[in-house]
Amino acid sequence: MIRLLLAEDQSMVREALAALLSLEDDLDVVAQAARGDEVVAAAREHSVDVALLDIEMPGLSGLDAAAALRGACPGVKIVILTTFGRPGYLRRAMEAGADAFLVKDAPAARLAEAVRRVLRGERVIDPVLAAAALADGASPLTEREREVLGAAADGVTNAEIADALHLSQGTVRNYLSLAIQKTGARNRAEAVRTARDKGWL
Amino acid sequence: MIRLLLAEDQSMVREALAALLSLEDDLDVVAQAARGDEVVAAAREHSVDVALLDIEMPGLSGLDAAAALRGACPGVKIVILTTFGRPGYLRRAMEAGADAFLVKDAPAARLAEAVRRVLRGERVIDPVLAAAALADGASPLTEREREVLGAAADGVTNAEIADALHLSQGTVRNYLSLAIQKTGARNRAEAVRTARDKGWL
DNA sequence: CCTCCCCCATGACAGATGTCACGCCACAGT
DNA sequence: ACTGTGGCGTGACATCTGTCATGGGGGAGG
Repeated sequence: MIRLLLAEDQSMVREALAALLSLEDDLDVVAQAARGDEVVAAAREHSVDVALLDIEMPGLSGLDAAAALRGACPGVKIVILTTFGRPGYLRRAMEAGADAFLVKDAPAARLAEAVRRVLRGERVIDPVLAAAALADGASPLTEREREVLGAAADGVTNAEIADALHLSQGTVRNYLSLAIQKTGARNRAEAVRTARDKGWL
Repeated sequence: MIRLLLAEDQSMVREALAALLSLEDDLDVVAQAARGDEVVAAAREHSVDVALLDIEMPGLSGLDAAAALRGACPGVKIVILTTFGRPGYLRRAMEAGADAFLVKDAPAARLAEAVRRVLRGERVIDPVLAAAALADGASPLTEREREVLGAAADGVTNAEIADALHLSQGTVRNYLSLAIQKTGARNRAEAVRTARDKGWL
């Protein structure tokens, strides 16, 4: 039996996926987690073979959880499962040591298939997404620009960002200006959106 | 046997929920839809008893699909199933004639339970959400304000909004200013966010 | 009829935002 | 030692945004 850990914050989806996977004879969901920061402990306690991780989770994102798990339990295979097929997510998932990357739009049969394939040592990635990730390339933003742009979400004002990051307002404006140029956007809101899409945030 | 229609755009989630529901002896998922505009036809063709509708779907939102279904097949019970427990969603769901409103955060057992209860003529609503929806009340925005605020999402500039809606820039500014006041926000981005949260958009 | 309210518009003004030029410091590479 | 790059800051400037006052037109309701 293949022992699975399932991490996903929405209980209904998590339990539904567990029901789906349990229909397979060779799969057994032995642990569930509703938060990213529960993943490593759960994986250790139940000695799982494969971890299925959602990205959008409270506590710790699935990507960060993947990196932590890769460090703590190198033998565990990691499958990232996400709503959003953003190229940047894929890239960061690979950097975090994931073995497979699936979007929830894909047919359910892919899930069990992916679990079996990663256990055979294969990597499972949507070729279209892989191409997009390579085309976008790495983030052109410096660490500070990324930080400032991230803090600029949802109508936060320059003064608030400056205060939160202990910078001067002018510096915040400069970083935002650079980020806007590098993303090819016309203002902060657009810059935030495209940076998020490309996974630069 | 209770005949179910399941509408949800993410295949993996949809099929997983179908697997979950099939574990119940008295439930039978006889139809699935990946788009909101497929709902009415599917419900008619398979003569379903209960329709489970996700809100975020391409083609037609689950809320609009609910209204259409209520008109076309008045006997079919409607359960709204959504990721976001926004008070405005709940209010609009009730206006569209929904019998139950569930968030995906709730435990999976609630789903089958809700199906059985709506068939007994009951309404199933989270009391906390219901209170929040009543507290928020109806939208204070006029039709034009709603339109302009909706067009202001994601870094679109005043000039572009004016152009798209065939208004002058000053008028757009005025409407946005009113919308910002009414939402209690401090700028357009925040106004868009809170209006969305309250379901005023 | 008169009064609201909504629609649309203009003009003026303060403040926020985006851009640019320029400076300082630290650190890494050549 | 010199140069490049990134972090941090200032000042100046043009533009965009948000607010307010004010106006005309139309429809709904007292």
